[in-house]
Amino acid sequence: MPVRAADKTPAPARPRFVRQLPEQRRLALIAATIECLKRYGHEGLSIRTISRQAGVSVGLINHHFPNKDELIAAAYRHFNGELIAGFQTAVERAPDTPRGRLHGFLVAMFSLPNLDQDVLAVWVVFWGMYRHSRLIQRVQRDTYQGHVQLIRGLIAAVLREERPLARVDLRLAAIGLNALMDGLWLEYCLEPGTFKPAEAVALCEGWVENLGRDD
Amino acid sequence: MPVRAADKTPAPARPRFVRQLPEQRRLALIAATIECLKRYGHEGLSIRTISRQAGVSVGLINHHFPNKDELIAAAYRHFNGELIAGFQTAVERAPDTPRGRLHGFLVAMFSLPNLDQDVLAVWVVFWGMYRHSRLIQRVQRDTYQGHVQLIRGLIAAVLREERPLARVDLRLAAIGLNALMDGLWLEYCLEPGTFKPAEAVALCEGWVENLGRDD
DNA sequence: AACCTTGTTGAACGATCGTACAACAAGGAG
DNA sequence: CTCCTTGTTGTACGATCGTTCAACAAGGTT
Repeated sequence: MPVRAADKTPAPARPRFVRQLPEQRRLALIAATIECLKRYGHEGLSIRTISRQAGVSVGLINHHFPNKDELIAAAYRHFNGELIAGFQTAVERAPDTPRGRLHGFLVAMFSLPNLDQDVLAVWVVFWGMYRHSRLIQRVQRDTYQGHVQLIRGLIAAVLREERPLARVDLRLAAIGLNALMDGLWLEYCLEPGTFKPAEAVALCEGWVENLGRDD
Repeated sequence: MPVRAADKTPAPARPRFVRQLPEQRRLALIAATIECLKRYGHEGLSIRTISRQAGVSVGLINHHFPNKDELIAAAYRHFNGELIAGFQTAVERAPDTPRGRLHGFLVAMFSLPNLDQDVLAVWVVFWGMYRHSRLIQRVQRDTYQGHVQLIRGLIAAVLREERPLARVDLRLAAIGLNALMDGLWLEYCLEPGTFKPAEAVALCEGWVENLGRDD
């Protein structure tokens, strides 16, 4: 607009930064941390890389988090929360039968956004910290039970309805299914060419299928 | 000995270092690298930490390896080789039946020295490098096939002998057993309290047991 | 319009990183 | 014993790391 262009008043020099509520900024920093982990793995975990990703100065991180480890732990907690929430909505949207819910869960497990090399990169970094970081251990302990209970519930529902006669060690069944899923997921992320996601779902369902059989 | 103590000749001043053949020194540096990975994880992967572990100066590493990445890749190759060799001797020492060999393999998988948090720490670091390091990718490609073929051979022998009638997708069976093993191994290393190694072996054998059944 | 709170910036610090390189010395050859 | 090869040392360098902190300024309050 010519009028604006001819205006003598200097451009309002839009603010060099925008203040945000601490909660919003914390979330943005957490999101930037996870994004850096996905892109660069362990090497992306530097204050400077994260702050650049968030479009923010280096000093701001230590204003919202006491130190780097606390930021990472917060990112881990957020990451776990999003994951479990995604699985739960997948289960809720599935057909309301035991098999339907299990199938919905497995499909969510073996499709985007979960079945992704980027997601593996994030997990790998957190696994590497597990032994030496008390913060990470704490988050793991807070989160892991929910995951196991979800799987155990799905299996229990299938067994209760379809194989009331067979004696099944529910604990071992859940451990086994969990391991089979994690192993397939890990192998696919490391080498996506060896099998298809649908085959992974079928393998897991076959496992549950064979649970009640006598050996 | 007083004679020695009274001797006027200065102590022979034992050598400040001992020269070694390049091959020996390379092996020692590789061993030190793996030891550092086991103890300190990703943070142990510094030239100074490794050289201290090997009882050697910082400069020596770059005399035997062009750079740090090549040392790590060499360590990865060595680590993989030792692992597969251990499994193979376990299989050879087992009773000479298909089931016996599979059992021997599984027991080796779920016992020391393989079933160890330290070993997981090593794997985690290598997995984290897989995406961004061509050297690691190359070692992985060179090594992985041998592992898969070993497992496939064990399953095929069991099936050939005991279930010649059933139609089994050998490829999917090997993928599934591999995933189940890796998942159980991973879970045990992360949280050793949830089940016993013998239960893991039993779960894997149960998987093979159910392979030939009609669904 | 002046003021105040506080989210935000960016330079600075000491530590540690991987690598390079000149000097050293162990140990066999002559 | 002297010489020579080369495995070995340790300092030095530039880069990057996490953290600190004084100064700045955005944006609501008075």
